[in-house]
Amino acid sequence: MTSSRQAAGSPARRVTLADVARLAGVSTSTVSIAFGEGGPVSDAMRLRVHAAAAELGYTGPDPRAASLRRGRSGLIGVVLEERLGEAFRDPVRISLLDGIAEEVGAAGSGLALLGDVAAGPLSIATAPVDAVILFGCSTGTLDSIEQARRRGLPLVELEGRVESDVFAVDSDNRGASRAAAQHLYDLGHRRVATLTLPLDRPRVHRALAAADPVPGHNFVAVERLLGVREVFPEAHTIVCAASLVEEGRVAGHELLGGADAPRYGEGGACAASARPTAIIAQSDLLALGMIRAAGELGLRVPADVSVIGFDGIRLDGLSDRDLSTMIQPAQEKGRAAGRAALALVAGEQPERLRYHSVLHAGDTTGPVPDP
Amino acid sequence: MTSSRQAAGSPARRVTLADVARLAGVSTSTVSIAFGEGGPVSDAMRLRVHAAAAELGYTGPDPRAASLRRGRSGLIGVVLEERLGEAFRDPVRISLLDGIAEEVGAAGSGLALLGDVAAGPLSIATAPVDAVILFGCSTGTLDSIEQARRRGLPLVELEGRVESDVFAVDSDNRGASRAAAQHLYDLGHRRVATLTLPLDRPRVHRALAAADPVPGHNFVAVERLLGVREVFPEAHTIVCAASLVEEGRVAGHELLGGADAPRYGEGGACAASARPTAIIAQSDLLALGMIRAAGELGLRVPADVSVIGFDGIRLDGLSDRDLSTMIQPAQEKGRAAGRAALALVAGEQPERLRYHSVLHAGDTTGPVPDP
DNA sequence: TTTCGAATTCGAAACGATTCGACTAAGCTA
DNA sequence: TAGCTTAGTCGAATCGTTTCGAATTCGAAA
Repeated sequence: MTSSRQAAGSPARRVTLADVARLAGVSTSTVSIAFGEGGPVSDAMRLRVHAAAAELGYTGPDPRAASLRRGRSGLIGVVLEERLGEAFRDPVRISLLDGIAEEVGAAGSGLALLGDVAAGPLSIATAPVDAVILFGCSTGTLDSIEQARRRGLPLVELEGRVESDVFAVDSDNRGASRAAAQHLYDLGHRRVATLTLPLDRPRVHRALAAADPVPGHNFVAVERLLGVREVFPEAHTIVCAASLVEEGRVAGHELLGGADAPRYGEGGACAASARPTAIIAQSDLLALGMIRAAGELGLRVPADVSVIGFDGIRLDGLSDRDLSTMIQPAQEKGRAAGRAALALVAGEQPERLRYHSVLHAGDTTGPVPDP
Repeated sequence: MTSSRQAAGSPARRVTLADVARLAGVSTSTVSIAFGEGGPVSDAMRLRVHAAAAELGYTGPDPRAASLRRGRSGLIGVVLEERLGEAFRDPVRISLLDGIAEEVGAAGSGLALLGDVAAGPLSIATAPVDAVILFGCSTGTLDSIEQARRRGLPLVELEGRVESDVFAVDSDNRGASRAAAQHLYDLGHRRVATLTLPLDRPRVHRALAAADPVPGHNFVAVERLLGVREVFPEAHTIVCAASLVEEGRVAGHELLGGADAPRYGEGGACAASARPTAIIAQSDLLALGMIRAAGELGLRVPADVSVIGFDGIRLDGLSDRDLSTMIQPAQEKGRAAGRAALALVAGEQPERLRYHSVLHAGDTTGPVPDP
């Protein structure tokens, strides 16, 4: 019902800045300036130009042409290595992204979602982006780094490998994890198990012997595991296939339900002497699943078993418990990454940033139960 | 530790296709073709060109220049009107986006996250995108539509207003909602309440009298509410402020806890005669919150109260119940929107698509309890 | 009236690729 | 061997802006 221009047949060449200039009787440079922010133009001229533009239905410079000329597209690429539906299931990822978007948006740029290098034809190699932010916590980041390097794209790595020479924003994952473990140690716990984020591709749920060297490209998960082992070298480890409540729940049944627990959900914890008295989960979602499992097995948290998570993300639907966890400033980290990307585009050289997580002792951890 | 070109001081003009052509001793057109997919070039030539490119460190055509010349950027804009952190908290949104990304990615294009028109400087008005997909289920879509129109950008509306003349992919929300209501009616329920998604900005949690006209720009929420009223004109309505478990839980306490329930979480449902025997929630998250609330109040689902949701999204952490709900093909809808956007870019004129949701009768709805 | 600046406006050269018709050289047929 | 087809390759013309130094205008100071 609203106006609809160019309805009928003509191929209708797009209106360009030059057309506007012609109609207004000025040069293209003037029109260009008139459409910019703070160029040297008289108000009268600006008005005239905009009038002409309105008459022709010109809505402003073509972003494609502008980005060629400027050498910038105003887009920051964000590399997701999983499919969207998976990547966005992780609340930490969302917070990071939210922080990035906030900072990048405020600067007048936008976000482009990029796939794995191998994935779609639109990847780091071919996307019109000015810089790239990638999540080092995912496996197989190295190709992406290499690609960005080749193209000369500024690169920011979120949660990257410590030894990386790429500009990075990360956390002291090992230290934070150690702190979580220490918290439990101080409460008297000695028999502790830990749940990790996926360590490697393919992502499978499996146990890891305490003696096993830590495998995996997921640097975050590896560091956190190492942190735990610094306090509890013998900690029994279950590698989860994803950061999901359900994964934590399954692991919970494995750890708390006893070796012979035939099927989950039928209650009946294993003997107290064989059971860990505390669990360190590498994410709040995993911790939540663990708490659910404990409940299903008739165990009280923290009376029978303590559970501590990691992230400190406010989880919708977890209103009843105050989860003990390591709170990390995810959104702030995202913002920092965004700022860094913009700075790199502007030619500055920001310095590597490292954030720290703080222990939040909630009501899901408590003293070790009497034997 | 890896190779690092152009380390030292020179401004180092970027290598262009022309440089490669010069070194290889061929024309730029040939180089361009050699870097394309299936152009007419001999294998020998392609090899020669790529060798020259490698020697110069040329990694392929500059996307910015290519998109100017081609008139396409290979990016599809997705308009999010909330901040990312909020938008991505909704699993349906994520599924839709996932579907879009799948289809768009497969075609070699990418996704650009765009803000509200008013929001950042990078909006529909200035982003280098070939088409725009917007979520009509959010309020204030009209500006975005107008902007896209002005720029002549192809536009796809997901869950748009039915009377819209924009190409749209949507659901029969009213019909599906009616079906959910009918399901409860058939089970004998007559005293029914309903929880809606946010109807309008600002988003506030509030009750809505049955007689009230339905306000709001959120077309999806409005339609679903109208569907319920077709079966239960008297249904008590609570407008939720977001699609969150917590919102559903609060509403649950309001509806089931009795008017005088002083504080939530202290148990004690109101008299059975005053309480609705069934609740229709406009999302699974809300339904889940409602079930939690019922549990906290000592009510059994569905023995004391039936709950049906909407969406049919697999929710992590809801392993114990089989939620009754209207399953909508969210991801498929996303894919359809993606395909439509691509088709529009290609100059085709796809036809409006409407999907249907199917009732899943799980174990959270049952016959009305004896009075 | 002439001169000097400040304030604008103009011209023209990039930016880096794609594309299309024209042109060249083989490969075949008669 | 002349004529015709086909596969490759080349030139040149855009694509629509931005930008930068040069040119112009206008008012005020001398």
